[in-house]
Amino acid sequence: GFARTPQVPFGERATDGSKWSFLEHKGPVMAAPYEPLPSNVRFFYDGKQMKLSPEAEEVATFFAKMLDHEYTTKDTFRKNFFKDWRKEMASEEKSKITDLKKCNFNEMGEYFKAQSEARKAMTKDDKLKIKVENERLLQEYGFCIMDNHKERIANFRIEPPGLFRGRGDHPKMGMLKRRIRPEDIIINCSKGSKHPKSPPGTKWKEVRHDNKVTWLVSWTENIQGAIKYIMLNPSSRIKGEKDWQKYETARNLKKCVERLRNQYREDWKSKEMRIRQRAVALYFIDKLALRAGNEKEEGESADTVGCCSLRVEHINLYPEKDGQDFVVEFDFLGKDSIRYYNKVPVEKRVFKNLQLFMENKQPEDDLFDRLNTSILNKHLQELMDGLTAKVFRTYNASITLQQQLKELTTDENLPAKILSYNRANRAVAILCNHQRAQPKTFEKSMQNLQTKIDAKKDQLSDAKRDVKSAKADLKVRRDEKFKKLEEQLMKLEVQATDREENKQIALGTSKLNYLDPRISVAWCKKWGIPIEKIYNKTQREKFAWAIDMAEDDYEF
DNA sequence: GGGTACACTTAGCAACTCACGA
DNA sequence: TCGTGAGTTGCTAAGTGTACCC
Repeated sequence: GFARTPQVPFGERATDGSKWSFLEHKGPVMAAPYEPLPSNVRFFYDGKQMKLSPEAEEVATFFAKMLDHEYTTKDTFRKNFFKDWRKEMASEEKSKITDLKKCNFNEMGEYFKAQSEARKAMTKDDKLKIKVENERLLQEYGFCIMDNHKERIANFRIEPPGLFRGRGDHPKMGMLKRRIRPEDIIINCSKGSKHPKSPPGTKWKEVRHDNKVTWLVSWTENIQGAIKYIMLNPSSRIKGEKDWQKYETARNLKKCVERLRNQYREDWKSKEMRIRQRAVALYFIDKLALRAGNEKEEGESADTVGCCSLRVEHINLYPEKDGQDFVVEFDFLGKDSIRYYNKVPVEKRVFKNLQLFMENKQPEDDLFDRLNTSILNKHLQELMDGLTAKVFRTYNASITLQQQLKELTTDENLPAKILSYNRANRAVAILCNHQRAQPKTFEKSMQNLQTKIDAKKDQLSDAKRDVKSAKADLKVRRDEKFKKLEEQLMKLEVQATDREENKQIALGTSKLNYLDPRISVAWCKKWGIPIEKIYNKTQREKFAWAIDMAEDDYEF
């Protein structure tokens, strides 16, 4: 169930900015120490065997484990890896090993492959032992006490060392992600609690008692210098309440969105360039659910953009295209280097403004040179309390789900209703550009499904023949069988449609982060659909508050 | 305003699990 | 009983947005 404190009801937290008054936990699980390779697993440099120091060997194994990944062929990856690897080498190693091309990691690679094969081939009993040990670790480290409630921790393990794999064309790919020691770790818990012990012979970097934040453990990673946190599971009170708040803010936007839209339409005509830019950007964020687009430091990460950071090269303008007027073509890499490609007809004023913004600019110049997310968000804050650019994504996602469900749900059988739900969900995922790589097994799995469908069709036509020839007293039973087969066939066909429509769309992200769960809960109640058909166990835990709260007439 | 530190949400993919059919 | 693959979970990168400093 969902944890609530009796003293402070749901949604009414302390006003002094404190997030909890009591917090006790066991600290993180450190990464397993490095186990040196057995001596029969060799490394060769320039054809000659070479025994590596443990430090250099460990980093070499990181590379060896990735050998059949495309990464290891990329120039940037290899260059970064080699540079960082050399830092870990002893001085003789460093002077000998000067060319990555001459390094032969094959025996190491084979060794790890064999190991993973062996793991797969373990006896049931050995697998069970591992499972039991994992469960023990979860029970010991996976929970904390926050304000009288035992809460599940999300990521209680410290990230193990390895080679950094960024997304897209990341300039730092291949760099060594170093091992985190207790001396790097800050523990956060309440003063009166039992502090987690650091491993024998070590010390935490710091133990602090900051109840203005929600994290239990933090450390700074060495690739970007970013802080990493251990926090609570989405099922926790603290996350659930924040989630609920997020949707309430989005519902507030619903109340005033028409006013805001009128406002930015007016602003398209402003005498001031900065206001016109702000208004056009906001139009994109609203209409297309684009992300805000903070500035990024060049060379620190992949070159991706959002709305405010769009460059001239990311759009093309067509006064007329495919029979439509004033078409804007977007083509850019967004978060996680996922491509956003869209052709949208826009209002004439928007189009004229865009032409103006692009005048006398180079392709690599900012489209909105008088705008950034900070300016935009300050403006939004003035229009509505708590309003920021990302609220539009939440609002448009949730309102789209609600509308689509209304439009698509028909009084049919259960599988058809589920298909309608998935289609509504899909409309949102498309809006938010939540893509995925087509599963490698897609074609095969579609074929398998088609085989099943064909077999079912055969069964059905056999049954039909039987019905014709059956004697009257058998007819009733035959009819039942016939009905059952038809149902099974329909189910398979719906499944095939759903899968085909979904091959390059990821539904999970919108379901988990953008869709007010109360819409789905209400829909299930209204149509008598078990919630399990829509949310799996984890999702039901995360959305327990909504499952408790929403009635069948809930309106986002 | 601009830079930076920090906290927190959002994201896709890989690994794992478990139910199902051969 | 085993192998398969769809669904689930874990992992951790990559965003957003605020606070605070100058």
